[in-house]
Amino acid sequence: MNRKATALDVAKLAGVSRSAVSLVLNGRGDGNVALESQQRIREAAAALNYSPNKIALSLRNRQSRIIGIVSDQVVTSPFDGNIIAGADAVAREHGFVTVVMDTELDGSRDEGAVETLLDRQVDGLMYVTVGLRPLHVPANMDRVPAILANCFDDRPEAVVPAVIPDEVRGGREAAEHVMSLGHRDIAFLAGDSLTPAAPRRIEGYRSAFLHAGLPVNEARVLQVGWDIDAGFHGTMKLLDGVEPARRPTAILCANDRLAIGVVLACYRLGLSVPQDISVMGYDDEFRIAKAMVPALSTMALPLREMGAAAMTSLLRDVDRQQAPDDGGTAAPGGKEPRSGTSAETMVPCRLVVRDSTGQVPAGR
Amino acid sequence: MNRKATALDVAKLAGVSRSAVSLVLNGRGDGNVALESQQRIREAAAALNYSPNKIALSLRNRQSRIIGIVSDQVVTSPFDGNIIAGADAVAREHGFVTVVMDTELDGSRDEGAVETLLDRQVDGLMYVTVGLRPLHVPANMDRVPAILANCFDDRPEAVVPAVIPDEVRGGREAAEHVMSLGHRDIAFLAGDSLTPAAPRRIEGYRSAFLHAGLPVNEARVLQVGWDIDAGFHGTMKLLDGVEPARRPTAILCANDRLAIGVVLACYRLGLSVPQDISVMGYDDEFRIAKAMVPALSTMALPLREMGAAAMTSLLRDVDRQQAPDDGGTAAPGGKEPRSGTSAETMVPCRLVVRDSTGQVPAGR
DNA sequence: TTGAAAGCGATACCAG
DNA sequence: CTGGTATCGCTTTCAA
Repeated sequence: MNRKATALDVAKLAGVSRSAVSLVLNGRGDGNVALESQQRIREAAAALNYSPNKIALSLRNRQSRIIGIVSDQVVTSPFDGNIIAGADAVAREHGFVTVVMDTELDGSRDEGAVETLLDRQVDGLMYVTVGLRPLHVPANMDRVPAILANCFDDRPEAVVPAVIPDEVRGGREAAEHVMSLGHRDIAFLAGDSLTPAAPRRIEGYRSAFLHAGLPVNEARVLQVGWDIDAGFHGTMKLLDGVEPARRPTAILCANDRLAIGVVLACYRLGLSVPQDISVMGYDDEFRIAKAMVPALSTMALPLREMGAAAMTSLLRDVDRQQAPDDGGTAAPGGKEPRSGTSAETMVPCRLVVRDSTGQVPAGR
Repeated sequence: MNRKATALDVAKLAGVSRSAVSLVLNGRGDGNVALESQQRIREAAAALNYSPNKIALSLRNRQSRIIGIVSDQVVTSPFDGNIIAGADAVAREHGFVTVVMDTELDGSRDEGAVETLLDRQVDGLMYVTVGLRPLHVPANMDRVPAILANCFDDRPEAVVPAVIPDEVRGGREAAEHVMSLGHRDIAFLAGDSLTPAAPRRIEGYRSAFLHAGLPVNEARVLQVGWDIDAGFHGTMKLLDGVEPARRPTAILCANDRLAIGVVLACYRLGLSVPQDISVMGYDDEFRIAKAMVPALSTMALPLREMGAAAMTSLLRDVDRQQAPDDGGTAAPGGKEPRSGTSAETMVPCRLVVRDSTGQVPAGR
């Protein structure tokens, strides 16, 4: 429990000066410090279990190698934690550490979180949300390099770059998957329109019909909510007391929990999945989609990839800002702050086919 | 994007020395600095939007006001995030910030995480796990005040204190709940014995029978796993093709996902919940238990409370260590390092009654 | 009442 | 090749 060894301790033990210690331990010893001294220094460092005090380093280098992450409720809720995991993995690879502040959906805490993080001299800032949504970027967030993950700058000029999933394409590919199994009467249970995720997935669903030259039956799109019970009751509305020939043959859901409700309702009505009706989830929620009975076909959100992509891009900006301008600055065209990259990076979702989708029943 | 203002900037603007700024801004101005100067200093600070550089503070005070949290997979998985949320809330109240490192279940990364955190000069360390389990405490973790949440020191001497849920009592109260509804033939679907959570819950289940003066039917305890499909197949084994009078009337599950599987199986068999059979979950998983059809009766894990309790205790130790010994040290009895507290703090679970449990069917 | 100076731990420059 | 010294931003003595 005794205090850690400092460079001075090492120097004393090795009988040299602090500077020598610094040089040797940073690989700049050769040609500067006598080999014999180097040896002694290394031994002393090992003996004392020396490692430099990162706080002192931060002060001196004016960079903390800390990335601040503000989350709206990623920590508290069971969702989207993999965005942070992906981001953190990349940060760690680069010798950065992340500190996460969760506002638990209290928007008034945004600025405070950013302020706290800035006081801690973070080198960069990331904002992560549960579910795709527009973000009112907190003040001062742009004082250091910043990026958004799973949300996007709500200002028309979109100052802060963002990494988001390609929900439109996800919705479309989900629909195309069941179409490829022969389904034509396909319902969509779709969360709500409070966040852009559901509307975008619906847009993809519509575009699948358009591309297939099929009409879209708007009555098949139900914005019911996001939870199990919503899926259950939505399905009851779609199927209960409806003659078989007029039932949809497939139900697409805006997330996996809705799909649980759908299957629950099907079983209650004595229907089999996927023999009588095909069901698809969305998200590929850990320990849910794969473990369902039947295992859910779903559209996996690329959470880890999003986090990793966001952090990669952020660290590039951090480097760029800290390195004094070199080389290419004389390029014609001038100032471009973000080197021509679009402000929004789209990451594709991934179709996962399991057991809840099957061929359309004969005669439909 | 320009660098933040320093105390020197404030001093210059106010026409005083750095020391005066420091004094005033830390409330020690009265009696040391002229009121007029104080006013000017405060104005200057506000004008420059000054706030002290925490890194410099940390270096000077030899304390970072950072608590390091090592998690085995709390960040990555959808579970138990509320432990961290609870811990973080308490930390924030006390002006601390937490930095979380997730090892993603790779035990070999434990020591590295602790090392990294220690290099960052954290004032304290917490280890958080998904699901109760014994922990092989990483080396060096005891170089600063430390605590475990949802896990416990696997060494017989139990050096590091821990905060864990009272699983035995939880299991017992779950069983007592359905007993109070008249059930006597109660099955338990129980995860596995790889972690102590399921065995302890089973132990509670048994003790409920003992206290009620009823025999325990060991054939009713099935260690099937933790996921939806395990619940489904376990239930099938219990109910499918079994004559009604020989079926259990209630099924207790070691978590809420198992309960989903149970209900799924019941529906498939044409059984109603809770009319034909009562089902109970465990955990009160967010967006699952409450949203199920029917809404699940369950035993809520006190995650937030555990995190908060662990952090409260940890910060007390941090304070104690940093404050030089004052007053009471002369108390008789001497050294006691942990002021007599037991190393393991148990937090009770909370019974949540919803719609999946009901009176035992007539005649059973 | 105020300002000057010392140190927290590490690095990098620059004389020696 | 080496060791002294300034610096990062802040607090806290200590003299004036």
